[in-house]
Amino acid sequence: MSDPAPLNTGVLLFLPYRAMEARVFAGLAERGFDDLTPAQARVFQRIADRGSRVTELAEQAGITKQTAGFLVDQLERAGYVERVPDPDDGRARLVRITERGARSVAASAGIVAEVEAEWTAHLGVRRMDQLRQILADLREITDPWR
Amino acid sequence: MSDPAPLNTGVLLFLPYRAMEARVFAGLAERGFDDLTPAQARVFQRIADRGSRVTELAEQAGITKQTAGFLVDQLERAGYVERVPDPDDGRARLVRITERGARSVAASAGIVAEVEAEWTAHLGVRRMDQLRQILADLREITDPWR
DNA sequence: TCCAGCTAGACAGAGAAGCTGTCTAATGTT
DNA sequence: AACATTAGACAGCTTCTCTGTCTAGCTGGA
Repeated sequence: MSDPAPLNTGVLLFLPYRAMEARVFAGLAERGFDDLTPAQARVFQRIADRGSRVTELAEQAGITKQTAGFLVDQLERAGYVERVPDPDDGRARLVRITERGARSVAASAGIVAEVEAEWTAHLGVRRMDQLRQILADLREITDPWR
Repeated sequence: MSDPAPLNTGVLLFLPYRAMEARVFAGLAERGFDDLTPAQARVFQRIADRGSRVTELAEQAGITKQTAGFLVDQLERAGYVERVPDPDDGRARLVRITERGARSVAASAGIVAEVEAEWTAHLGVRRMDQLRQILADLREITDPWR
């Protein structure tokens, strides 16, 4: 996290990540999803098809239950998710993606595909594949949640 | 930023970045630099040898001048940087790294090297080289500041 | 069966990090 | 000399995150 000349690998990873995130948010805003924040998206992204509990989302996103609850509140107010009682546990409630939420998921998938296509055009198919392969491999020793 | 099964390239980049950052901060804290926050580090990292202006730092870090000034205040209070008048411009002041700041830079460089060595051990020298090469190449279309 | 302990998640309060807007002093440009 | 621009400070606000505390509901052992 220090030297300027040969940029360290951490920074090198961060730059394209940031670029991707910025593109996705700009694209979502254009398509009418202009009320999503990055923090909300990080939680939203992890909601399972059958719905997820706030506690599960917190663990997977690496934040506290309180923070996750706060972000889910906002997502709920904006109409991206809804909370329903968990039939299996009276204490718990399931967070589920709404109609509007599903549309935003589809939109963001499209934007991601678009950016990835640009990267592939710049790098070439072979090197883009290598990149994904190597990153997937690196994940084994850098992803705390599997 | 959406599908769960084949993780998108953005998330794939983020995971090792986050791991690197966490390691550097943990390592710095162990070595007595426990009062640095990620946001401060992001600014600190960009200070040139001869000193930098707050406005320059803000641009390069992608934050506003106000936020940069706020973070430099904190770094100054913690003894990592000092502000001196800019001899070339009476309005400006140069932010420079102090003795303590320089020691933290050296420490973080060591930790980064250590993590990179682990990654190389996992991936192999050839693939680690490929990774850095591809990321450097990708930087051409994803780094807004050059 | 019932109580002890655990879990889900809400509420309160605080701090960090970012923003916009406004202001001043100094510099540059006609 | 007048005007526009720039550096950076101050004020006030929002967002995101934390710790701590609380209640309601679940669960397992005596």
